Amino acid sequence: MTSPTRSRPAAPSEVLEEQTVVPEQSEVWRALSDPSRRRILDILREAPQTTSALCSRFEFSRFAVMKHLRVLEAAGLVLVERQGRERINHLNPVPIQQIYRRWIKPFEQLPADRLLRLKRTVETTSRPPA
Amino acid sequence: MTSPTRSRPAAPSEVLEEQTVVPEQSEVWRALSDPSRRRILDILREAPQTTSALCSRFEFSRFAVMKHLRVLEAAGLVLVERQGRERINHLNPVPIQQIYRRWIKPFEQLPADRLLRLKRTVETTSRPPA
DNA sequence: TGATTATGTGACCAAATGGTCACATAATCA
DNA sequence: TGATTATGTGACCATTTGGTCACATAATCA
Repeated sequence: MTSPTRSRPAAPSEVLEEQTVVPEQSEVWRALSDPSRRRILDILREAPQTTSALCSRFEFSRFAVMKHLRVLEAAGLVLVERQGRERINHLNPVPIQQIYRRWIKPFEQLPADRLLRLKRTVETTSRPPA
Repeated sequence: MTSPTRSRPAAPSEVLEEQTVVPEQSEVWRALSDPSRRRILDILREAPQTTSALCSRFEFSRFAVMKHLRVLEAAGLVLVERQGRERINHLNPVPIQQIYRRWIKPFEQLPADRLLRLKRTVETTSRPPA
């Protein structure tokens, strides 16, 4: 085994911060990184769906959808309710909110002046040396 | 595939507001899906860094860092300022804010009662059938 | 009961991804 | 000028990933 990078044991020194965070936020990121999975979440946002109902809205196979669902479930983004032989997939927005707290919010608090300076310098520098 | 996305002409257009869709929000998601890249962004949030300064904070090679930077740049998450032979990498929070508007915010507006129902049913169903 | 339908599991494959290296270019300093 | 340092490019490789399929199990319906 030679991929210690994926399961980095901690790296807490850097990643730490205002954490508190989820067991593995990486899973949430990974789940969200795929367009099909984001589409699934969008559909699930309208209303919960059985797996096959979900499949009917995709062009690829049911198995692909199931795989995506498993990833989403592992990330906690989809909660599964069993009803007889049916599997009803619900959207769970909580992990996304955690992402927000850990990531989006801090970035919104970036001092505005730094951003402005940045924008200026970038514009200046990206101008062709004429 | 020859990634035409890379040579985005301007950037100021995106730095603007939440306007008209990002070129490809997929790129932002992909960029954010990797732990190393998120770490880079975290570092950049403290202060802009030259590439080599950035490298010194990672265990893997400079080339890997550069690749990550390129992905981040393509997603608009990192803006590059040239200063002599140095390349100073700045964090650009705008794409993350767009992600927020497109994704997090709508999910926060999910009707609370649906969530509650969901939670109840999940708890009920996941209980062993006694 | 048997047929049908909904979901789950395992093997498999092509493409993308994260990492490596060697080499090239360009700016700075003595 | 030459040496050093910062960054860029291309080839390469192992692993992961998104997709396929065949087959298995379980619940519903006639």
